[in-house]
Amino acid sequence: MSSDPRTAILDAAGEIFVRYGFKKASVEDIARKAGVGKGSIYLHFESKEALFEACARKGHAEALADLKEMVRSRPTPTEQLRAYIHYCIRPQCWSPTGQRIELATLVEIGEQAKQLIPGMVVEETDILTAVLEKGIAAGEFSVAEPRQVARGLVELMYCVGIESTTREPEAQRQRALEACFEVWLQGLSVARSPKG
Amino acid sequence: MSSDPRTAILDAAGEIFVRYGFKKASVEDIARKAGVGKGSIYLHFESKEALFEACARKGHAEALADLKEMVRSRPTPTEQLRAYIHYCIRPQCWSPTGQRIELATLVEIGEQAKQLIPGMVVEETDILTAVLEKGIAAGEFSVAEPRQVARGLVELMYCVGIESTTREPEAQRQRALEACFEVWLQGLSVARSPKG
Amino acid sequence: MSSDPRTAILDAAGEIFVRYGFKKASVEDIARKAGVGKGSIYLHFESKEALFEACARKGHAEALADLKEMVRSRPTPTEQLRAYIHYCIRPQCWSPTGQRIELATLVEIGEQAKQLIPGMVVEETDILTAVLEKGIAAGEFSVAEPRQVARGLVELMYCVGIESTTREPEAQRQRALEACFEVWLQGLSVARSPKG
Amino acid sequence: MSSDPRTAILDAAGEIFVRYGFKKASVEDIARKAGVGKGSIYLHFESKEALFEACARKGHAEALADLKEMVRSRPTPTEQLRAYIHYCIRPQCWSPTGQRIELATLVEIGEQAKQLIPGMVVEETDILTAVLEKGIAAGEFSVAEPRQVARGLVELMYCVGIESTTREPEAQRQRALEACFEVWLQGLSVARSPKG
DNA sequence: AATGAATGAGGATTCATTCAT
DNA sequence: TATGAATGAATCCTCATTCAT
Repeated sequence: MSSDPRTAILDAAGEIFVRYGFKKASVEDIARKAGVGKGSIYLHFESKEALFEACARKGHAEALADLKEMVRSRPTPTEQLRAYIHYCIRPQCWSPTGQRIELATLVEIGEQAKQLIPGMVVEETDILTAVLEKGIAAGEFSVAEPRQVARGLVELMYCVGIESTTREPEAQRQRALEACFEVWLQGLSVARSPKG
Repeated sequence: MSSDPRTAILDAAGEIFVRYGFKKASVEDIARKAGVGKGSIYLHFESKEALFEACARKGHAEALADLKEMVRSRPTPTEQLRAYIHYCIRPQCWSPTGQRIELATLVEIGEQAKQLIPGMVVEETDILTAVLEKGIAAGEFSVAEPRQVARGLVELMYCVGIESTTREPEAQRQRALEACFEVWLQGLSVARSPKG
Repeated sequence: MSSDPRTAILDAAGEIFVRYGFKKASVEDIARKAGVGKGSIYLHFESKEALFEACARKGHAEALADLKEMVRSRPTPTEQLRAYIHYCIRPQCWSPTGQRIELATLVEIGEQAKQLIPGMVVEETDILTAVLEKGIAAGEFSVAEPRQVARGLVELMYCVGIESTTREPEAQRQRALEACFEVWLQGLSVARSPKG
Repeated sequence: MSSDPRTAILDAAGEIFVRYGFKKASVEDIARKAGVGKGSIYLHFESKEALFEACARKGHAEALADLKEMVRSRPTPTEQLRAYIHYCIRPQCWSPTGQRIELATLVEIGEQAKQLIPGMVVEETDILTAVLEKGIAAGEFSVAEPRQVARGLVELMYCVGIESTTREPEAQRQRALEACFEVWLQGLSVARSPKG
């Protein structure tokens, strides 16, 4: 796909890891999908685990950049959060590009790669906390503990990402999650006229 | 623990699968923890995958029974939902009893066991939909698509369960999720006087 | 060959290691020769290196027992030494039984197994030193530093053992070594008319 | 070291082969030590085995030249033999220059390179036989089969060389071998009262 | 029913060799 | 001539599954 073998390997590994998880993903499969020889992978990555870690870092970096862009381009805090949620929920996010595998298969890998998670969570939490606080300042939200809530949302999005790798993308499921998070967005709003 | 070998194996398998995931969990470890010979496992279960499936079914059945009990014993729909959420979030739920492994490690296993999920989701969704509808009928909730929202919540709880197996139980994380879901519960409430 | 698999593996490993050296010897070859499955080897030995070490210990133990028996059964110190030398030189010693592989392929293996050598050398040196000292006491030998000489002989025999594994057993070579060591035995003899 | 790449490769290969043995020595290590690209080795040598063979030939040629020089420069046959023995025993002989790797790692390599040994043995044997015969003619030695004895000594020296590569140079060991060979030199001496 | 020794397919990793530049 | 990225065969080891006892 890419003429740069390192990138080709990284892309292929993202897909395979997301689809099969760490243990079941075989280096041979990754090599085949990347269109390189099995040994070539070891020219670019120390080990299978190092390759996974690189995938995770890359996925996280991309997700973070996207998040920043979304915050920048949406008019209101509510829209910013909705964009983030939909971004994380939508199935395309996970499969083909391999974005956000970060956690997807951490289920199985060693302690080393798990160390990455807390840092990733903090980075996204910081951004979302700022969004919430801006919404509070603007009188749009009423939230007692914005940092806690932001972190909770990040954790949920990570969870969703994990499970999304385990199942076929399914329209029903996505719609259900969207409906559920609309309720959550409602819960943020400060003033609400009686629904009626 | 149990003198019934089948139960002992099932219990042991639950713990090991939850801790290590499907591929990394070895039949030998399960046998050792169950206090039986490795070969004995195959007297009771067709294969490792069948054993996993049995664990998943058992975990689901237990979770479902607990859910029904919670609905029965809590006074209001809001309390019923909060109980369900806290039940799913609290770390004890996952580790020692092995409950709710259902999805925990489905990340890696074959198509066969994945087939279980939709049915499980439907069962929990049915119950929660009833709770929501009761809340709507009582004028406590205002939700446009209760079934969608219920299903979304179930999906989220499954996701949370998965990730809970991948990380150390951490008080911070749990509190963040609780705060996040309080917002969600707020979002359900129908009548809201203008705040202030 | 043997119905005890551990012994069969040990015997097979001895032959293969002696013939091919540590690295070139493959676990699969050893398994095939032993008539067991590849995996069975790991039931009895931690790793390839551990298997090698076990071979080395076994070979050394057998060689030591034989040495003691030779010392016991030969009438004079000279005969005892000659028996030891011939024993070490004769080609049968090395190939089929796998005796004395101890050092044969230590050429290539890790530090761990090399640690075994000094102890082995000391054990044989002790015995041969006693033989030399008995010869001196009996007025049969005249040797200034019996322990040094004994150790030197042991070292030589180890060397011979190594090379013996690298070449076809060859009658010529054996005879040459015998002739050479007859000179050495001569050199031990005490009575020598004043040189001129 | 040398600006001639072929020589640089040969020198580097000598050191690496001696230190690690044939299989464990990697072409990449040799290339790095020689300061050339990995592929360049194949411009000068057909294969790893051919490179090893060239090393062996070179080592043997150097050892043979040294032997001739020693014979030329020492006054008596006894001194000539002692010089040869000490030359072969001394640890410097083996490590840095890579001399006499000839056999050092033949343990592991294929039949092709093993074919070199007999010729090498014959060449050294010829020289040492001449030394012994000169000693006999001079009334200094009494040896029944000088050629056999000479060959035996050569074989021993090869063996010593092999094992020297496997162990740390150790003063104790060297002294023991020296003491042992002094006994052997004694055994060559002509005048000896009749045994008995 | 219960065992655990035995199996062998499968997977990560290494490295001699090739070849496009 | 020189390079080093790329290859894939070869190897050690793991582990689900079988089967003789």
